[in-house]
Amino acid sequence: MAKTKGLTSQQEDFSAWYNEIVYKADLADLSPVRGSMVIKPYGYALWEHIQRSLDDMFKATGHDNLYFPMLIPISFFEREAEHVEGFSPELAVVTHAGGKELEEPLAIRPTSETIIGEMYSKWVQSYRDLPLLYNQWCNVMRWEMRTRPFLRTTEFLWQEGHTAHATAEEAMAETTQMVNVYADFAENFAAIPVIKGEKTEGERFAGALVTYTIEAMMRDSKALQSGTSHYMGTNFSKAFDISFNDVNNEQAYAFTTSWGLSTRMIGAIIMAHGDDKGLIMPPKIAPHQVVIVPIYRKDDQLAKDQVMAAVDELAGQLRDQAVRVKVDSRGGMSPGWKFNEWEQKGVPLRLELGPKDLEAGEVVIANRLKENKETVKLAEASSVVVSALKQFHDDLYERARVFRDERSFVVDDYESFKEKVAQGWVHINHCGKPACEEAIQEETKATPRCIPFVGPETDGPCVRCAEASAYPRKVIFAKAY
RNA sequence: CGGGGCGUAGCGCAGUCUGGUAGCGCACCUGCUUUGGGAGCAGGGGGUCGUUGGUUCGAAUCCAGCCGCCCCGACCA
Repeated sequence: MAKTKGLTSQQEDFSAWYNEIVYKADLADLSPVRGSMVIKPYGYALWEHIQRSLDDMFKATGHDNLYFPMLIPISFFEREAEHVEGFSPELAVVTHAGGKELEEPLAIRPTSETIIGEMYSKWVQSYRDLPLLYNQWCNVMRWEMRTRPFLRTTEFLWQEGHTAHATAEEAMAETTQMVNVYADFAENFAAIPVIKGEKTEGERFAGALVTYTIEAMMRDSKALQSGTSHYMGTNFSKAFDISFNDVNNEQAYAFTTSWGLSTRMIGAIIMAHGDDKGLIMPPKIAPHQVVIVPIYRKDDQLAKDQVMAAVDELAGQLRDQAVRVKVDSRGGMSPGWKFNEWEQKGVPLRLELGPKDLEAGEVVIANRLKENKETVKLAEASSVVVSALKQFHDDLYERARVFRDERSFVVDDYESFKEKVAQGWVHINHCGKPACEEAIQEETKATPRCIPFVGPETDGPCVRCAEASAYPRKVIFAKAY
């Protein structure tokens, strides 16, 4: 019995814990095709809340949504040298359709820079056509060697923003703005503290001049890149001829950006917040912020009616306060069973309401994070819940921040680095040379996560090879997903 | 692509070494009793044992091939 209902503890085997909770919390199920998964209603509801929150932020920063097709002529990938090198190995390609072999094979998009570049070249003639500030929500496919639910699936959902600008300054400002939007979302909606920074040359997006990232720490102290924003310079506009006449009637190439955040964010939420009991959902994007479990005896119809009436009344009050409430009125399972199930699914607050409470005019509030129960007057319940949800977000964020900061280190010598990088994130002076990064990875499994926008300043030569440091700030190294 | 593991009921597994009526737990269905932290009893339904071929009177079990999936690495959001 314990075997089938129990969850492997994080300490015992974090990876097994992760795999189990994905299925047990009913977020996703394996599909018949290797590396792809079905996102089930509970997981998809979380994604919908992520989408809604982010989409509002995109609109607020002047972007419009549109949609490009999934199939891209394979030759498009050969137009940008780094891009083809970066993506060719993982392309899935359609060679037959309509019962015939196609003249030119069609790639299933791994990302849409190429087809968007092709179309933007038609849409941009004058500096007056700029900027183009567009985003699309779509699926993409990358045939990765090894897959993991939400973290790396062959097909995944994301949004990709693609903008074109008349000047480099404007495009860089866009790139910075969007990494800030991602950090804002991660911290203020997903309750995940992130480090904003720039990727080193070796970790950059294929075809980008600058890649900004948000990095989050998971509860096994590994890092997860959770959103990226790229400045392409004129790499893609030259490859796809996105050119225009500027104010002086001179021919110029547009400066482009792209930025994306994917269903991997769900993996981040699972691993940044979850514990041995299961998920802990950040309230602002939780599918259910509150679950109400009515308690009654089946043979006592009067009590049941009274309890259900009170539950419906309370649920109505909460909905009036824009709280997302689930009333679990399923029959045939004990309250204890429901308590455990909703804890595993990470619902922030659970309200228990039975005859005893009703008699006292009270309701029990159980907090998934504090793991305590308190009793409040029914009349005050909805206002208590509203403020408890706010507090829950702050507590969840703070818990993750403390966890990360306790596992972040600044060191000056390579021996200390090797010791500390096994425990978390380490800031070091770094030369930025790809060969040195590779050597560090070989010796420690750690990779450069980013050069943080804010962080300890460089104060000496590279910790590993003693060559001159390449960046003004120390580079964060960590084991990563 | 390297290493490891596994394919038997919806899920998790035993049975395979040593060939001989297809098993267990959970889930599911029915009934009764239960219901404030994963309920109990009784009855019941569900299987071409991944696949192809071979050995044998007889194969989940032995032999050969094939396929698939999972996990750990290298690669990546």
